[in-house]
Amino acid sequence: MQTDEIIRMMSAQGLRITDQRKTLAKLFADTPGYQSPKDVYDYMGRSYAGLSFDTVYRNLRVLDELGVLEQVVFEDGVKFKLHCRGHDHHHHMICLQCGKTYPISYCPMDQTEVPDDFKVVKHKFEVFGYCKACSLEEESRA
Amino acid sequence: MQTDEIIRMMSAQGLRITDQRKTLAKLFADTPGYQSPKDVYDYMGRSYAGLSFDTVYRNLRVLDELGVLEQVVFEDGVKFKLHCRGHDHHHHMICLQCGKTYPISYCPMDQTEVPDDFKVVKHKFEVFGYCKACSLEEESRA
DNA sequence: GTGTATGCAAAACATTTGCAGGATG
DNA sequence: CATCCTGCAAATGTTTTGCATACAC
Repeated sequence: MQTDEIIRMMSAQGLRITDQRKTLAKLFADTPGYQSPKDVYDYMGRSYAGLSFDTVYRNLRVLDELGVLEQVVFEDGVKFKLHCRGHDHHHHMICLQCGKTYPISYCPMDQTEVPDDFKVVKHKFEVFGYCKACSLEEESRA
Repeated sequence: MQTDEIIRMMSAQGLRITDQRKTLAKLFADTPGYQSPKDVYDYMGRSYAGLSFDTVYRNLRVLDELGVLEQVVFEDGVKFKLHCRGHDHHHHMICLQCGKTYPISYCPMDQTEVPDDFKVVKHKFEVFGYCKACSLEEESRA
């Protein structure tokens, strides 16, 4: 997704387009993987000397609520990426090194036998590992 | 699993059996679902007036490292339960209300097509919802 | 007795909130 | 020019650490 497309979405939702939000849009347009609040803060901090952490948190939360971003909880904390829109329901393979994600179209819920008396609300299926680039890097380090 | 069986495991690993750890063992022997550190603190606090939070955290961490407990990260924080031992690889249905878990023997990795260049390390498959008891309760509240 | 576990206090983080000034539409 | 957004500071919540005392072995 393009930076200005994201900005248009924010604008359409009634948000004001500040320089900070433009930078935020560019970050998520340019990076395919999950970003921690700290990653975002570091990236934005390069453009804004006086950036504060609460601005980062506030915007991440707002954009998550508006459905522009999606939030996922990992072992090492909360992370964000662009919300996958316009696609069918799917899951992800996630690189433990670079955070990049790859779609898995297969959904295990079809095959899962759920007892009648259990009311399913949601499910989570995630595969973790190392993508090609990061595997090679690790090999060369070893 | 029985309380004294857990205590025996702790003892076998070289841990000293304090009253706090006995209580901890009883808690996890008696409760089938996931417990947050706060749940554990509240439960143990009933027996020990001067209980401190760091004792809870320390013991949960130690028992997780020894493989007695297992730690899972949920949206609303870290939780613990007895490690499923002696069983084959499996996944869980988890009740969002009471935290009780039910095993799912089916593993989606068999059906998942993973590209050759992605090195899989681990995976997570969890189904969330409401168990029979909690569903009924919710209905009667509505 | 020796060494580990505990409780206390304080530190280290992560995240949220109140408020005044500044920028956006 | 009204309102939303930001930055600062401080509050809040969670988890960790250092240290002296107490307890298990």
